[in-house]
Amino acid sequence: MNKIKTADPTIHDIARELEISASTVSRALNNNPRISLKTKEKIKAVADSLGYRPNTLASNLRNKKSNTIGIVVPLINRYFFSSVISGVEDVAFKAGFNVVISQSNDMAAKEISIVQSMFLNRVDGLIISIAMQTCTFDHLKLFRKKHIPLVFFDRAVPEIETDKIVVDDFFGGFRVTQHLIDQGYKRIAHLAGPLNLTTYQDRKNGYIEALRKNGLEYDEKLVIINTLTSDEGAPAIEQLMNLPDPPDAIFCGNDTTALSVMIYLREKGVRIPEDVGIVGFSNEPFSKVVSPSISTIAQPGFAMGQKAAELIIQKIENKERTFQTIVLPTELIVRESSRRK
Amino acid sequence: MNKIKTADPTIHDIARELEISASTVSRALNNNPRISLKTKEKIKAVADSLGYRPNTLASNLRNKKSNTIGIVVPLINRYFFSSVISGVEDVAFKAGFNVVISQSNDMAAKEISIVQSMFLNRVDGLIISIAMQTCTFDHLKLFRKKHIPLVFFDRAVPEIETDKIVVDDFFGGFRVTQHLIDQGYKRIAHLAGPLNLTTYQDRKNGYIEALRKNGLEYDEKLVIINTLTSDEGAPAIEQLMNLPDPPDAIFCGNDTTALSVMIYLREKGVRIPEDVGIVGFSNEPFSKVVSPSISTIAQPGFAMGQKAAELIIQKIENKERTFQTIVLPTELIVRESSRRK
DNA sequence: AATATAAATGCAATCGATTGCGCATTTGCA
DNA sequence: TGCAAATGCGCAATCGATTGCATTTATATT
Repeated sequence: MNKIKTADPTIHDIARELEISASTVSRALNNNPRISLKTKEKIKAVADSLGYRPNTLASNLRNKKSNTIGIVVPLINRYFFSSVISGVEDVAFKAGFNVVISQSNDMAAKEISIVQSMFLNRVDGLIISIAMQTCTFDHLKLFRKKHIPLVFFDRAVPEIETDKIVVDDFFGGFRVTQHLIDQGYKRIAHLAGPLNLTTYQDRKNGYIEALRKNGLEYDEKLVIINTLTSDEGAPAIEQLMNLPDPPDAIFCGNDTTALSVMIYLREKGVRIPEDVGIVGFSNEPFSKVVSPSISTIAQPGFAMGQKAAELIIQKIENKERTFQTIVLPTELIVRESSRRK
Repeated sequence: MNKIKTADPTIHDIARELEISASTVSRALNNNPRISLKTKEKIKAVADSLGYRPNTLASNLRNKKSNTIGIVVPLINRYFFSSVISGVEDVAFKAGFNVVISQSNDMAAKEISIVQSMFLNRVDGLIISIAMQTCTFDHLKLFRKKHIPLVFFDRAVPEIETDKIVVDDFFGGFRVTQHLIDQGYKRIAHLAGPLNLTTYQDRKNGYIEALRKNGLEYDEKLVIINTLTSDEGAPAIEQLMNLPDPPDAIFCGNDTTALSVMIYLREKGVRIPEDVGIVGFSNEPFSKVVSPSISTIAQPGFAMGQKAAELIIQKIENKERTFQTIVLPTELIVRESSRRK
C-alpha cells in the first residue's frame, strides 16, 4: 500500500517522481538557462500534476528576504492614510510583494513596538508616517543602520537621511492664506498641529510668509497649537473668538478641525463664509459634502502610496542607491466656506 | 585578527561563545523548562550583548506556519472596511500576528489572484469580505480543503461552511423601512446592491417584510439594483422619479448612493425630508455632517474586525473547532433626512 | 559505596529551496 | 577519428531554528 501523501509536495517529491535531482527541479522551476527546455517542461508538468506550490518560507530563508513591505500609519481608518495604503498595495502587489500593515494610533510607544516587530520579522523595507507623539527615532535609525530601505511619507523625520515623499506643506499653507487674503479676510487665525512634525511646521511657515508678503501683521495670539482632533476644535475656536480682536478667517490644520470649528460657529449664529472664512487641509471626503462645503488642500494620498512603494522597491532591488525627497504638488480646492467674492 | 561579524548573530554564535550547543540556546530562549535557570540567564545575557534577534523566517519554516493573517477587502479606503482592518490589526498585533493586506477593488479576477497569492505565501488564516463581482468560489474552497482557517466578514458565501461575522442586514433593512413608514412615508423605494451578495439580498428582504407587515404593497418597479457607486445614484433616482407614481422615500443600499440621491433631488428642488425621505446604510462619517444629515444604519466595523481576528486566532491555535456565525447588532441612526415628525 | 533516578545538555536530522562546484555527456571542428 | 568546448545535470552545503532521542552529570536512596 502506498503511503498517502497528505502534506504538500516539495521539489524533492517532484525529483523522486522523475528520478532526477532536486537541484534540477529548483532550477527548472526558476527558469534557469542551465536546464534544457525539454526537462523544464517535464518538470513543470509533474509539478502541476502533483499540485506543487513553492514554499516561500523556505525560499525566503535561503534568500534572506521576506518579500514583504511593512507600512506603518497613525490611523488606518483615516481617509488620507487608507488611500496611501491603497496606493502602496496597488504597486506592491503587482511587483509580487506582500504588504504588512500596522497602526500606531499616533502614539510613540506603539510605533516603537510596531517598528521593532517589523524589524524582527525582517520586512524588506518599511514605509512609515510617524506618530504625532514620536520624538525619539532610534527605532527608525536601526533600519538605516542595517541598510533596510526606509521611506517616509507625509510625516518625515528631518534628521534621518532616507527617501521621503511629502507634499509641499509650506506652499499649501501659503496658498490657503493667500486665498483668504484675496477673499478680503483681514485677520486670519491658524489652528496648527504639533510643531515637532515638519508638516505642521511648514504649513504654519507658509501661513506666516503669506501674511508677511501681503503686509499683514503676524499675531501669535491667532495661532493655536493642538492635536487637531474634533474634540479640540471647539475650545480652540472659542478661545479665538473671545479675543478682544477676534479673527475673521481660520486656516485649520486639517479638515476634521475645520468641521468642528464650523459646527461651533454655526451654533453661535456666525455666518460662513460671510462673517468668518474657513479653510481646512487634506480634502477628506466629507469636506466636499458638508454645507457649507469646506475649502481645503488636496493631498494625493493614493499617488503618494504608489510612489512610496515604487521607491522602496527600487531600493530593495538595488536599482537605485541615492536618496530622494519627492515633493508632490497639492491643490487648493476653493469651496463655499471661504468664497465670498 | 578576528573576523568581523557583519551578519546578524544566530543561536550558533551564541552557542560558540558559551561553548554549549545550539539546541540549548534555542531551548533557553524559548523558556523551555528543560534548561536550568542559570544557563538560561547566561544565554540571554550573551544574546543581548550580541544583539541577537531570532530569525522568524527560519522559525516559521521549521514550524510550518507564517505567523501571518491575511485580510482581503474590496476597497481599503472605504471607511467601513478600513475600520474593520483597524480592528483586525488591533487584535492581531497584540497576539503577535502580522497582518498582510490586499484589496480586490471589487473585482473577482483580482480577488482570485490575491487569495491565491496569500495561499502561496502560506498565511495562517484568511479574513475576507468578497468582491461584488465574485461568483465562483474555488479559490476560497481551497482554504477549507487545506484546513486553513477562513473567516468571512460582512459579505459571506453561504455555500462555504466556515466562521462568519455579519451584521443583521435583514433586520437592518426591516428597521429602516419600518422607520420610514412610521414617519408617514407611503411609497418607499429601494436602491439595492447586487443580489448575489447576501448582505444586499437580506436588506432587500427586510424591506419587503416591513412593507408586508404594514400592509403596504411591494412594487417591483420601486426596486433598482446597481453597484451603489456615486455615479449610479443619479440615474437610478431619476428613473424612480419619472415613474407615473414616484416614491416619497428611498431606502438606499449604502450611504454613498444616499448622498448622490440627495444631491440629485436637492438640485431638482425636492425638499428632504418633507417631500422625500432618505435613509442610507453603513454610517459613513460624512452621513453625519452633510445637510440634511443622512439617517442610516451603523455597522460596527472596528468590532467586526476585532471579532474576526479573535475567531481566526482561535482556529489557528486550535482552541476551537466548531464554526460559528456571529451576527452583530446594527443600530438605526435617525437623522434629518428622514425625520418629519 | 553503589545503584537508581532525575536533571541538564548535546547530537544530528529536519523544515524546503538554493547554489557553487564538479562531473559526465554531447556537440563542434579540424 | 580525436580532442576541446559547450551543455546538462547532480552532490552536498547552506539558510537558522527546532526537536526526538541519546548521553552526560548531578542528586537521591538504600
